[in-house]
Amino acid sequence: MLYSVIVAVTKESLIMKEIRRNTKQQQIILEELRKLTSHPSASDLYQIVRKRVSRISLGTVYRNLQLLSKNGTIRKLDMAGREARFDGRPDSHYHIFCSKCGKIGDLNESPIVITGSVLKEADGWKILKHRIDFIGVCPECWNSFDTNNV
Amino acid sequence: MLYSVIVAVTKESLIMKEIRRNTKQQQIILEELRKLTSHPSASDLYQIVRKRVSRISLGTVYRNLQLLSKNGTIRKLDMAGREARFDGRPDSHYHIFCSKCGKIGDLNESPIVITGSVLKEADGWKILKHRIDFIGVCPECWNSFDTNNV
DNA sequence: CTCATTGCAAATGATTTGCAAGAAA
DNA sequence: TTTCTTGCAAATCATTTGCAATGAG
Repeated sequence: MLYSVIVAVTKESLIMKEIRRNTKQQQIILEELRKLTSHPSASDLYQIVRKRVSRISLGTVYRNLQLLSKNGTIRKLDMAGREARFDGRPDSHYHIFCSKCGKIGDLNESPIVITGSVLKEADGWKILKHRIDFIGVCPECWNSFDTNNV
Repeated sequence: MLYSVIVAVTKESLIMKEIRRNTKQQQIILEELRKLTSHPSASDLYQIVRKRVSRISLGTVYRNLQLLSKNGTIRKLDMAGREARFDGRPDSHYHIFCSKCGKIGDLNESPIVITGSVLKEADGWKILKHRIDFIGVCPECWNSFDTNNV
């Protein structure tokens, strides 16, 4: 039997949070993701987790990352380019993408302050939430300009 | 010979804007994209452009969309995992994604006011720009809740 | 026991690429 | 004429899925 808990009821639908079986694979995937601040892709994580669960398959990594991000335990980062990247940090924070090397960083200071009335509606759309990302140059890439370029 | 124009010189690199051959294919792809507010995918656009250039290939559509978005003529909207969508509107504006049907809308009113000092640097990163997207429910989906659901 | 989850491999979907022929400049 | 661009098909890359075997509860 599949147990479920109702987390919230909206006009749109019931949002369920599934309580799943606690597998060694899922536990280790989450554990390894939480050790990293590098926002790894599914296959990065596969390579890492493989060292602890040698027979794990890439499909299992994908399945678990999907489930974990659906229930809000981890975050899937969009706009990461080709492959999705994952963030094990549960707290809300901004991300910055290095336009030179593609690295993704967590921003601890808030570079933008949002004030003013945040509308609930615009052009007929109901606004549920918003997302802010930054694009910039990481410290390493910036330093290499200084030393190697003009 | 490939002509190039230097658009800007940054510490990082020369940013070139290529002046390319003016092909019928590119012209029509851009024309059709600009007729739409639906933010079509490459293959949506391929189906449309096909009606005017019957022998065009999907590869050509991809190649031109890539070139046009690289030089800033159009905008590529990417959400990790899903297929990229394109926006022919050249002016800066926000996008909102319908969490029910996936539709993408342009926001004409600014739902968020950004104030406060916008930092140039955070956690050692140089910030070049930022991006804000909204997630919500489009007018059509919202109306169908009212009439079809409790 | 049950049935969700796994490993494996094959399937899918989106995007890219090699190459010879075609078309701008 | 030169060489960028196209059409076509095959290749690649990320992700998903079917299925029989496995393992958590």
